[in-house]
Amino acid sequence: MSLGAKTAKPRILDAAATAFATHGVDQTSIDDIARALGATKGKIYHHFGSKGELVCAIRKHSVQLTTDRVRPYFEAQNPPPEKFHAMAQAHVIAMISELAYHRVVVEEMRGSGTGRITDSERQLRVEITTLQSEYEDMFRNVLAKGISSGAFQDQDLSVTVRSFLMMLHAPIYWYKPRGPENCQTIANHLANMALGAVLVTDSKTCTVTHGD
Amino acid sequence: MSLGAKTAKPRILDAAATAFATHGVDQTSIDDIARALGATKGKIYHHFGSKGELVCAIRKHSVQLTTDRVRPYFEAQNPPPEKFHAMAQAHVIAMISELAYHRVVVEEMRGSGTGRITDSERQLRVEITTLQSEYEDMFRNVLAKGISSGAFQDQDLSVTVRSFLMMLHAPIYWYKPRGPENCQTIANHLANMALGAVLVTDSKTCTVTHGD
DNA sequence: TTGACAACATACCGAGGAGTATGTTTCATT
DNA sequence: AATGAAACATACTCCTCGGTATGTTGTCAA
Repeated sequence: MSLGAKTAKPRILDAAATAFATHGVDQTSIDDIARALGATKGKIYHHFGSKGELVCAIRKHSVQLTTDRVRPYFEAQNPPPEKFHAMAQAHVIAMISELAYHRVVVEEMRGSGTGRITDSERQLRVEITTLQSEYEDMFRNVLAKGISSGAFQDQDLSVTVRSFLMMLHAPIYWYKPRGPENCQTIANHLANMALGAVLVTDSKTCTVTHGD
Repeated sequence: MSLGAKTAKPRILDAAATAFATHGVDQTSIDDIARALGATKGKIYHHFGSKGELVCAIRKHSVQLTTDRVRPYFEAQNPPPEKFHAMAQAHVIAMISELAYHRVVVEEMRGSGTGRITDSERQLRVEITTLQSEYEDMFRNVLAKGISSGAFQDQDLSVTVRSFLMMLHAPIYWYKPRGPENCQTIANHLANMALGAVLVTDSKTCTVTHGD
């Protein structure tokens, strides 16, 4: 496969991701995607078994893209705060850079998609779950190190990871490209917030409101 | 309208919110909701003009519920950090307490729902947007005060608000009721993270990665 | 008692869309 | 040239689901 000239499959993925991200998965028909490609359903169903498989392929690609951008900073030898900040920043840049793909993932975060799923789709779902776990483990690892060193707050890891990752996903909903330096600014802004969210603070303002 | 005994309309809203939150809006048919109510479509379409109106009613109710829980802490006379923490905590408790309603809102955050929308739905959409803006303005206000007093970081307000609100929405995706004290713990955890995200930090670790 | 209207249930329509079956073209292989 | 398979296009099928039109029951006022 030569670089530069995309083959049919990635082109389909791009068109599907864009359409899904714009109008939502359920509101986008296979014919819509085909039309965007200047083709027909036949092309899509020749490369993908079902609509669900198409969505899964997009999700998998999203996770891989994000992992590729973040892992280098995870493997670098830095103290937890610096490492965490760099990873968070890379995550945001990933979100912004391939917005369509990641938007589909977030939309599908609630769980089940279509009712009936094929076998190969089931297979893909497992792979995706594994990849996502491995990705989150990188952040879990950094946080654990930071807690041990006393730099980070000692609170439930699962809750912490899922929470600030959610915050780093935020640009998906409102980002509009306005120049390259804007991207860096936002990424740094969010990375700072994420770091502040996990760092230990001197002011212990832990007031508790009444229950429900 | 007597308290305690719910009339038909709120009961429909509850059933719809639960179904929408569980299987997604598009994957839930009106017949599904009617079945959950032990009734038929006729009942639902007698009280709501369309599926879109039903979704809008849920969204509006969600915003109102959240506002009702947060506003008291906004109107209290406290310094920005304490006030912010209390508001954030109330927000999380709201998310957890009426999970189904808020989950629907987050799912619809991408924008347009069904293609065709009625007039009364258009009306509802405007009201919802207004209510949401007013809600966000409370946080915007506290943040502005905190920035002036030097307690909070001076960064883009819109980005900041949307980002930590996103983080406070996180429980929607993974919260499973395990007791009342658990709810308080999570709310306090997230409120602490949100506060840390906006407070000024002594360590200025603003490393910048390479662009794209 | 009788209208009249609210509050539903029942039966039906029509559009849209996922998936399929089959035809057609291109291209490498022998 | 003949063959076969990959890579599509075309033309269907079938079913779900939103919406509607109409029938039925209870209730309340005059």
